[in-house]
Amino acid sequence: MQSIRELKSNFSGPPPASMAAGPDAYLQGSIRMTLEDLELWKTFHEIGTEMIITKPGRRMFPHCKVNLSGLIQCAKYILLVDMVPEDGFRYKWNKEKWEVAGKAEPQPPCRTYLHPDSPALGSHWMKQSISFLKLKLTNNTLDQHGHIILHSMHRYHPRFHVVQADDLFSVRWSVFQTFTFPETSFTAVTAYQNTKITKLKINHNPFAKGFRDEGTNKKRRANKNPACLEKRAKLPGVLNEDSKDSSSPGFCQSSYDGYDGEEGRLAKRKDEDAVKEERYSPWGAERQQGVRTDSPAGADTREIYNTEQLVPAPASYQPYRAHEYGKSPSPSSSVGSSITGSGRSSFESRVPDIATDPDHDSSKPGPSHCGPQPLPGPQDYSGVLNMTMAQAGKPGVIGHHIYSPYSTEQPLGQWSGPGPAQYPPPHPLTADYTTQAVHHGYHHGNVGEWSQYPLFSYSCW
DNA sequence: TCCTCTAGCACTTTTGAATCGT
DNA sequence: AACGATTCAAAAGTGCTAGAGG
Repeated sequence: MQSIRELKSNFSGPPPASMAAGPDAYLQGSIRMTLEDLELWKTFHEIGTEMIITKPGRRMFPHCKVNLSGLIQCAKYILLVDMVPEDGFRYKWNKEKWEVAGKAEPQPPCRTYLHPDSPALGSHWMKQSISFLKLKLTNNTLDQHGHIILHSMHRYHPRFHVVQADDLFSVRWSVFQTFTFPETSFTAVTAYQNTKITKLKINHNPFAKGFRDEGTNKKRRANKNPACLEKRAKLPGVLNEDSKDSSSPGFCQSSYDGYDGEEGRLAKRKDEDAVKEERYSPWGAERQQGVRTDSPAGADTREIYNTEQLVPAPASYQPYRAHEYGKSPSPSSSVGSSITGSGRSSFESRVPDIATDPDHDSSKPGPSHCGPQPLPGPQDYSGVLNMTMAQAGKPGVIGHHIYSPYSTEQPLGQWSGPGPAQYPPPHPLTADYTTQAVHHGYHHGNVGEWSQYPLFSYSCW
């Protein structure tokens, strides 16, 4: 695995200020990524998003859906998503709230989900929403399907990488930009802990319609075993708390009013957010108890995101902060400044695109990609990068492997990374890049943060 | 005993092949 | 023969539940 230090030399040192401001011919406006369904994400985030992980793999809900702008129309890009641990802790659900339950388990093999359209022209990415619907999460460390492997009862958030690269083989030498959205952080679970989350999922996920009260599944609900209900009644935070959901004290004072008419309340809640920012995270209760101060449980989620080092943390996954900020903007205020017309979360990067990389042949994105050249159909590299094993044998799927100088054996299709011990420790370079990222002094709003660094300083390769 | 995880269930949506009509 | 619309079954995606296992 190539160290960050090595990459640094290839990258000619810290990101020069000129990269941001230099009169490069390919200095494009800015890459902007916005999160769709922001309100929905926020609704979940207020309560404390949980994502089910299963052995065969489970989709996320809400699923990640973003919009991109500011790309070079005729240059090719690759979009990637990976999951980053929020901190170095394991959590447990106890009495209506999440509590730290110990140190995190060793990080499972790192995997990155490649958007199946990758690589595609900038125009392709910008003409429509980019959905990561088929991204799946698993807790099976031996997973052969290329799903993203997570630990249950640990917190993560997705990172979106935009890489300007003609193909997957050149990704390695490419510079990419990374975006994160605070609203998308979640706790991986094998079974829902918070009934409010369950209800939200049922209410919003079409596949769960059958569990809605007004749905057709009355028979099933009517047949619930009374004994079972009684048993579950003894458990805190389980189903039968429906009646007290909206009034349960000490639970982040959620604005969740129960799930009747939930959708209709979204707009209303949006306004309320502007006032009650402290309830924005269900981790607030823990903060009050002083359980922990440098985990999300103990710190304002906003702050975490505004100070977080986007370069992967060391094995312990302690948030590595190269830069300390003052109190980050309140969710409400920053929301207002970052929500686009459609109410999306967004973050705008103003770093020049990869074309400004001195080592990058800036002439390449030129005519060779532009002009009458038809937009290539989505090249299904999913068989290579993500759905590897599952699809490798299918017709029409490119079945080659990606070359890896670090492992001639391992099919890089899985983007599997080294064991946790191989994660690089905090490195000056990472700090450099973070500094670079934050030195632009953007108003990050409440949502996105980006960084730009040589690809796969992370563990995937 | 508690907590976490898993398998099977009933339900829904999605997908793709087959059929039909123009 | 080609194309589009419709139908239908299979596949896939949900949360629920009981029970296993550490």
